[in-house]
Amino acid sequence: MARGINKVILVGNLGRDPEVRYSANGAAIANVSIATSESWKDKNTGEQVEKTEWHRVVMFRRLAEIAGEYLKKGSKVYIEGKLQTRKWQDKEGQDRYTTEIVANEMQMLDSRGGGTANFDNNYDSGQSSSGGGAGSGGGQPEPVPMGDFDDDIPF
Amino acid sequence: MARGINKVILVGNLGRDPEVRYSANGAAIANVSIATSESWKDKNTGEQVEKTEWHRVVMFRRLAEIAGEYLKKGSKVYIEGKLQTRKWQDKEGQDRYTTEIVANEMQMLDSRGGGTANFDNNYDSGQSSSGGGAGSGGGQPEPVPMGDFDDDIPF
Amino acid sequence: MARGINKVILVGNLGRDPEVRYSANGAAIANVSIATSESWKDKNTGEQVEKTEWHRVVMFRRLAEIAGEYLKKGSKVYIEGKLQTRKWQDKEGQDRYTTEIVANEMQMLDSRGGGTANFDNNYDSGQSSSGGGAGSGGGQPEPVPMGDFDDDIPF
Amino acid sequence: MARGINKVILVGNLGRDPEVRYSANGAAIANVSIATSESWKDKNTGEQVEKTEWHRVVMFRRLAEIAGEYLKKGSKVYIEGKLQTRKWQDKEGQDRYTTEIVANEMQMLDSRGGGTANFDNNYDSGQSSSGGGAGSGGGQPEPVPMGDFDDDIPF
DNA sequence: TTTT
DNA sequence: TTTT
Repeated sequence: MARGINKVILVGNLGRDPEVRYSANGAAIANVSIATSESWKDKNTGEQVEKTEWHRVVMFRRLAEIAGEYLKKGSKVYIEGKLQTRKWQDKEGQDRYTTEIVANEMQMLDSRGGGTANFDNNYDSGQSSSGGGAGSGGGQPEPVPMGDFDDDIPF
Repeated sequence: MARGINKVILVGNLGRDPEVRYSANGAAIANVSIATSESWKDKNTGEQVEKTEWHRVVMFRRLAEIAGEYLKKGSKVYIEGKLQTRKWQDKEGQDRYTTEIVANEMQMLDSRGGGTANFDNNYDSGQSSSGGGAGSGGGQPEPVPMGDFDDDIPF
Repeated sequence: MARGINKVILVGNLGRDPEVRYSANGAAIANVSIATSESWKDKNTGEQVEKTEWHRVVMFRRLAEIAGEYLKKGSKVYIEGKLQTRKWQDKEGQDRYTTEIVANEMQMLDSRGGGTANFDNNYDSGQSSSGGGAGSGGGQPEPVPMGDFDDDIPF
Repeated sequence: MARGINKVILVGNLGRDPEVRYSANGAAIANVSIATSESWKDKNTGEQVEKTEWHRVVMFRRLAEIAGEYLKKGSKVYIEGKLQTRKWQDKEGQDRYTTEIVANEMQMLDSRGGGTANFDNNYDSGQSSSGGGAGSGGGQPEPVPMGDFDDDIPF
């Protein structure tokens, strides 16, 4: 159940290779850094300006494994997920907050990448994978050729 | 698995009560008509113009049951789903196409409504749920534990 | 121009009244705190758990004025915007980061609210609007004529 | 102004080259056919099944010109727009309805494509471009290299 | 057929 | 701090 909608959609490129680690129960967790950017001409100087936004994306379980296996620095991806702000303590013991996108869908957009991976990814400290959620099978995101699909366009 | 993203997000009002029927295997199917509208001042006449767009939304299984039970003419809802164009034959035997939004998430936005219903809904003509997809049919929308991250963010 | 997609969609309730202030050039800036929440039954204890996520939303210019005028604590809103992480220094001079949603569309979802406000909102520290982007600041959201397509769709 | 949200997000491939034509007032109109697909293993036969959905996308003005110039059969694109159902008469004089996505944002996702084109696109039968809307600016979507952006990731 |  |  949910009250409210909390949805993020990103299309961007990885700034570095995914970092994959494993939780106590063996579930993969991947951290991915994604860049989106905008550019415009500055009104005063007339110069072209570019601003890059970096997004901290976290994936769990099978989605994290797929990220670790198929994504790398420079990869272009579609990400769908939700915002989550975590509280943590820095070395001085002060409260700090970090906002991340918890991904529940990922799609590789590079030429020969392919396929969507769609799972329920949540912090899941201990009690196994999940249930009613979604998920399924996982499996390789087998690059489906889209070759000559122009045959049966119904319009 | 999916290649590509096919996503629709609607916030609008029901033009009439949902129509719920049942498939051979007992799964509920709801048809819902949702209006979204835009208005603007006509550049020439200076008059305020309004254009309403009607969306044909279809829901399956538990989501359809919830729609049938809680939604009615005038209800405001958030809908997330995918586009699907069905081919059918009219009485003259001619091919016709109808585009619908197959909902996979619905949220009632009226004051005393409440909560999201989130399922996988697919045409499901007999052979039960399907596969590669996600989901699972109906049942309570039991979400997934997310560990103990703090709730109280001070801003 | 943009490379990549950076999009956030929220439906939630304001945790408190909007805070509106004005920049040096007189443009309104509104800060809004929006809650979205999820609840589920804990697998171990069997208890119903709820987790609320708080989103820091910032609006500019006309959109900020509308927020200040029409929104209040408890208001339900639809927000569309983009993620932006700002760097700042705390009193110890340490770098801190805060992630916000910069709204470009807002829609009040309460019974007697109404209508969308749709603008381009960007940090705009002095040198006015910007360029490559779209929009332009404030003013009436005068939409665009769409020809005379029929309104009454019979389904 | 709008009451309601009517939003479509697509990532898919063009099934054929864009078809560009011009309205009486010289504004470009592009029709684009976009495929998204899903595949899953049939529960009964155990075979892998694939279902392709075709989306009829229409673009106007500068966005249409960019589509005509840069997109071709097979191109992968991100599209954002709204649903619109048009009524028309077939040769027998019968009412027919066609649902299209009217794009207001497009982004080429192929390796060396690049950049977003973001405009207001609406049917615009006669009275010229529009106003308060957004966009314009136009200009080439100049492929911005994203080379080695790993330097300044702040996390 | 909704909603403002 | 909201909402159910």
